[in-house]
Amino acid sequence: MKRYEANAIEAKWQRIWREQHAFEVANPAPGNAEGAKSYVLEQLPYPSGTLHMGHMLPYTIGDVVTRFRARNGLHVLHPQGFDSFGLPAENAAIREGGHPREITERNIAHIRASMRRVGWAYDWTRELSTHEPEYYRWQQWQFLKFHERGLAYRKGAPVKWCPLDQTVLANEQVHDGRCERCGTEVESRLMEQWFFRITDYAQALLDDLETVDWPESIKARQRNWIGRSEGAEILFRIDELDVDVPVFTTRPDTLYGATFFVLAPEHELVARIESDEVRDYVRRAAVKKTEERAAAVEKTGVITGLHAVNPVNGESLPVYVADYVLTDYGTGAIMAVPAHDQRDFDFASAFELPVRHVVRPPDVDVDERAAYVEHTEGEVLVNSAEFDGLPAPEGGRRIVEKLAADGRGRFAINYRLRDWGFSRQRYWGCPIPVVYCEGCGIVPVKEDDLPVLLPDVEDYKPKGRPPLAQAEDWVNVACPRCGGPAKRETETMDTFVDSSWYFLRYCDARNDTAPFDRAAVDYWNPIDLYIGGVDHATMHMIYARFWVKVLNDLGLLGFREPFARFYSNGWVTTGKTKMSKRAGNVVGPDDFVERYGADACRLNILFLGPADQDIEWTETSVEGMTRFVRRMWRVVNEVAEVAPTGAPAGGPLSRKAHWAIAKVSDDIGRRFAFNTAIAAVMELVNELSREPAGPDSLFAAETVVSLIQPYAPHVAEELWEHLGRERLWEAPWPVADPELLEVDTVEVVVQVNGRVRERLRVPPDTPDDELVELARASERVQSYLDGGEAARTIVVPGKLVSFVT
RNA sequence: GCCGGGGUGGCGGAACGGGUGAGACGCGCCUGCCUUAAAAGCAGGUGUCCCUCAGGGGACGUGUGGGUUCGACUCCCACCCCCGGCACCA
Repeated sequence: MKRYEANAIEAKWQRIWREQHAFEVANPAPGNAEGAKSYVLEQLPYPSGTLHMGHMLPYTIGDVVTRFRARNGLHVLHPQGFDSFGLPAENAAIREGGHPREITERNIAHIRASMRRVGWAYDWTRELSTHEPEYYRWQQWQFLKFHERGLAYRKGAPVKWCPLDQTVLANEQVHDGRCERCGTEVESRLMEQWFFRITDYAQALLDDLETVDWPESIKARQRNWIGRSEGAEILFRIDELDVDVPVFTTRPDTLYGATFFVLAPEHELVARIESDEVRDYVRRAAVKKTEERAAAVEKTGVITGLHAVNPVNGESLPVYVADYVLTDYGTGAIMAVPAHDQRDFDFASAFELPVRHVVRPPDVDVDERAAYVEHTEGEVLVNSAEFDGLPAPEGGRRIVEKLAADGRGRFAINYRLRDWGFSRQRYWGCPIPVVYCEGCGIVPVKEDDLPVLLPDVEDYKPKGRPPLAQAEDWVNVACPRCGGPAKRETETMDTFVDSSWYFLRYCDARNDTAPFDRAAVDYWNPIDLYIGGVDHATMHMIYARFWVKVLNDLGLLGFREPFARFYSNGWVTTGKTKMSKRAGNVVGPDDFVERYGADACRLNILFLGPADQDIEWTETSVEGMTRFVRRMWRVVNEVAEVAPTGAPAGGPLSRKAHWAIAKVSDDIGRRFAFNTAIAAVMELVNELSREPAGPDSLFAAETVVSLIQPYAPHVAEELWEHLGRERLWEAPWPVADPELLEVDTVEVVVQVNGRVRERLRVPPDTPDDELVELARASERVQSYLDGGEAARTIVVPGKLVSFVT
């Protein structure tokens, strides 16, 4: 028997697949988009130095599904590429010298080689990297379309600024007041920024979640993130400034309980207030870190001397400036109802402001000195003039209706989602194709002049202005509109823009006249199975959904959602921490593949546990997997030598094989239970090893090899050859024979009063009454029935007979 | 606080619309075979406790406490613990 040599076998088959273009797939000819397709995709990897085990999981899942679906006759698109712009390469260039491009391309070459070594079945002809001008040219083109529509705009806004990375961050990139990337505390700065108008799509992003097949947890995260709340917008008059100030509230029913009014320190009106105390307070609030502002126990604020008029009763409320009111949620101003809002109550306590209860629960005495913030069935309005006695929800509605009649209020919906700030003051990203002209203002670059190539610069270190500002020859251009002197935009795009459409480009990756051909994109999309981690649930996966909706509105493609089904893989952990380069706990596959072979590693990562839960990395388990692969190798080879050929006899081993076919097909095809499918094949191998020379052994061996192929494609291909067959990667997936799935005898359990007292071996189709008779005939059952009769008898055909006395 | 996920052997995990005896499969561990020895491999064992005429038999066991049911890891109620998301969001 030949020795099992993983490395040689794997190199051989990888070479063959490559020569045979085994996993390359063509787009359908125009008008001939027949045949079922499947688009399987894993989230675009960032090309850091090397792959690690955390990458093994999603890619191997994708690969198993790809190979399984291909053998089931589907036309499967499974591409791969690189999210190759971004800060890590730029920071490495600053740290170690060299150009971010060289660093990135070196990393890509390494990772691509690792990926090929693991044997993942990608169509490499469609590979893309987002830093290539062939790619970002079309991103710039799409930006121009967004800009034309007013969906990309520039505005001054307070932004999150990371002082270490010297760049603006998106809200999503700030966690607990710290930069998601480097952990530095984030500052607030007022800056001109580019934004995408994603808030226009807030409702659609929420509604269309109903149409996709994702885990509930991921949908819940997006719903949290979008944060829709229903309420009202109400205008308060401030006579001293001669303005009407809108506030958003979810509690219009408490309007009569408003006893003061608060503006956020950054509110535009605050600058108009002539008061040293106010100016001083605003200055101090501005330097507070986001974190300490949120963590502040004591409410702070300052009185302004202004008064806001409550539109419902004409009361004059004192106006405060306080930093517990956020500038970028709602309108940045609130009506304060201390009786029914804990925060307002805390502020009122600190400033000794009156508390007036206007909602009262039924049959309970409330402490009027405390806040009542709960909701109780049957609560009614009090102290609310003509609305007294109304149930609170109805009272709220009626109050808004009354205000609406006077033009002082309206029903309103507010979202937590903010517009997507996407400009970055860094070098290694996609240039934003606009120029600033002294005469014309912001002027988009002409389509024909794309791409705006990223120029080389001397120094990547940002020094208050973006690195691109150094490239003076590049910066200074003629205005595309008037020809006068103009300067290019020196900021670059957030890399989440790059990953918002890469899956579309794969469908037509070499197109040099458009981002993609609509027919190709419409054929392959939406993605049938998108695989990735939860950490992209709110950023990438919301942005990409937004992007697709816009492209749909622009008529560039024919669908509204990119990811029809999402499989969220767990994290690979060591101890309790997620394996990542940043955590410094990575174990690379290169090493393990070298030592144990790609097949054992692929099997191992999927056998460790359910792939949608976190998986603790252990080194011993991969040894167990090697043992299984060798055992399979030995058993199948033995069968190839000693088993008789010819049709299988339909004995127990055949039945077991058909059971395994059904189990594995269901586990991969429907349940995505990759670990139990492996267990089923192991069971079959165990049974086969007891009977290598039987009449059903050859069939069982073929089944083993065929079923394990999606997981361990190299050794499967080699063993397939030993069994005298060829080209397993394109062989039809086996189908279980329903007749052989039927067992010839089943064990039927007899219970007396819920306890198992006897077991019967009977044919599966034994009629109920016969079962009962057999059961009753048993001596053991008789002894438990104690001669008496059962009061009730329950029969589950093929399963059990239950007597209740 | 709101939302989502989860608690099963020494360990990772099975049991997928309530229907047998929970614990498949693997890791680890134990015993035996092979070997000068080791590794590898092979065969067997392995939830806990108790009884045993040695054939086996019994009780208890899926976070806790109740409930529904002939029957519950699975359904219902209450609670405890762990992980994650959102959060001065009006």
